[in-house]
Amino acid sequence: MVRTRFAPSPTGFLHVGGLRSAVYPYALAKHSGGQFILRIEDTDQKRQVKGAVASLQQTLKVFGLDWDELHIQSQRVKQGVYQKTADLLVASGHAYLDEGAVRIKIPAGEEVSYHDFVLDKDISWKTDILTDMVLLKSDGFPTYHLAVVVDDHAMGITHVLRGHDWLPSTPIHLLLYQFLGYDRPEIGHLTDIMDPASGKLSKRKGSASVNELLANGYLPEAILNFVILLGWAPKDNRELFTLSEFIEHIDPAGFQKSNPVLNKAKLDWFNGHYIRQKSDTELLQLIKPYLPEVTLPIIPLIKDRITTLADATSLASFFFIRPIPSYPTDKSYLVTTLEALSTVSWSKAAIEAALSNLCAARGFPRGDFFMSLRLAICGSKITPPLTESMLILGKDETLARIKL
RNA sequence: GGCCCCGUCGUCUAGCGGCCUAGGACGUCAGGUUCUCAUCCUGAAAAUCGUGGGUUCAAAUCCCACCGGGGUCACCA
Repeated sequence: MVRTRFAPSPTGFLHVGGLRSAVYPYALAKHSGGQFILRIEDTDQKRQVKGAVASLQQTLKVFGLDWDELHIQSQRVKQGVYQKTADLLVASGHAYLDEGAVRIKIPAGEEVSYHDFVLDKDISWKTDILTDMVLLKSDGFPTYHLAVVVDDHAMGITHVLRGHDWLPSTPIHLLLYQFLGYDRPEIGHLTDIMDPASGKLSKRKGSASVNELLANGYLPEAILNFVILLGWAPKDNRELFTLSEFIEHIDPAGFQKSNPVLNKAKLDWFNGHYIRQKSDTELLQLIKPYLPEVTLPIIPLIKDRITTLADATSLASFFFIRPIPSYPTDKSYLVTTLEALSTVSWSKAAIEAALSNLCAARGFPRGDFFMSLRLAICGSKITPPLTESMLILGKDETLARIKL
C-alpha cells in the first residue's frame, strides 16, 4: 500500500512549487489506491503565520487534493513522541544533551547512501562531512530532521517526495533510520522551479502564489495542469491532464532531473484552453466575481477572447457603461448608419443586411466603416463581434450610442 | 569554498547505442477564415544535443575532464 504525504510548514501561503509538492505525492498514492497524508510541520514557534494552516487546506481543496489523514506536529509534541525518541537515541549512545538540546552523534569514518527514486541514482556521503545537528531543541520541539524521520515512520509513509533543497540533509535522516532500526521509505527529490526573471527559486515570489493566480482569474484545472508538466512528462508528450488523468498516467520515470523555469505564457495557454472547455453557464458563474452585471448571452461573445477570467472586465464592460467614453470616430458614416438602422427590425440577419447594403450603396470601405461604428458603440478598437453586441445592447441603446 | 544534484530549440520536454538530416507543446513569424481582437486551420524559423577528450563499425544516448547552472552547509523548515 502506497502512502505519501505533503508536509508544509505553515509559514506562508501555497506557491506553485508547493502545489506541485502536493500533487505529485497525491497522484503517486492514488495511482495505486493508496493514501495521501497532510502533515503540518509547525515545530518552529517563531515562524508561525496566523491563518496559514486554514489557507493551505482551503487551497488544496480547491484543487481537489483531499487528504486521508491530517497530522499536526505541534500536537504530537504534546504527546511526547519526539522527546521519547530523543531519549531512546541518547540511551543508545547515538545522541547527547547539549545545553538543553539533543544533538545527533555522527559516527566517524562511515558512509551512508540511498537510491533516489526521482533521480534514479544512488547517492552517498561520507559521514565525516556531517556535523552533530540538533534533533530536539531546548524548547522541547523537534527540528525537521527528527520530526520527519519519526513521523514518516509512525505514519507508515512508503514514499517520501520532497523538494531538492532537502537532499543535503538526507544523510542525517539515513543515519536516524539506522539508529532507530526503522525501515526506510523510498526517497525522491523534486527539482526546484526557477523564476525566469531573477533566475532564483520561485519560492516566496508573489507571482508564484497560487492564491494570487486564482484571484487573477486562473482556473484551478489550468494551474494544476501547468504545474503537473513542470517537472514531469509522459512518454508520449501528452499535454492535457486533469487530476484524475494524471493519477492514471503518473510514472516516476517521468520525473525531471533538472530545474524548470516557470513559463507564464504556457500557463496562459492552458487557462485559455480550459476556459473554452467550460459551458456558457459555468463560465457565467466564474466570471461574475469579475464582472457582476455579466449575462449569459455575453458569454459566447467573449469566451474565445479571454485568457483569464479577469479579462472579461476589460472586454465586456462597455455593455454596462453609460455613456461610454467618447472616441474620435468618422461622423459621416454614423449619420447614414443611424438612418439605415432606425427602420430595421432588431435581428442579427436584418442588422447585417442593412449594414452591408449601406456599405455597398455608398461605397464605404467595410474595414473603416465597421471600425468607426465599433468605436462609437463599444468605445474600443478591440471588442466582441459588433452585430451580436448590438443585439445585446438593444436597438434604443445602440442608436443612442451612434447618435452621440 | 566543502559536499551534493543537474546540463537537448527562447521556454517545458521526447529520446535510454543504429529507426535522429533530433520529435512534440508553448511562444515567435507567415498565410487562410474574418467588421476589430481572439478562436480555429495551414506552414515556417528555431537545439553542430554545454565544451573537449575517449570507448564503439556506430553516441544526444556509455566513460573521463573541464565549463556552466542550482541546492545546501542554523536550537528554520
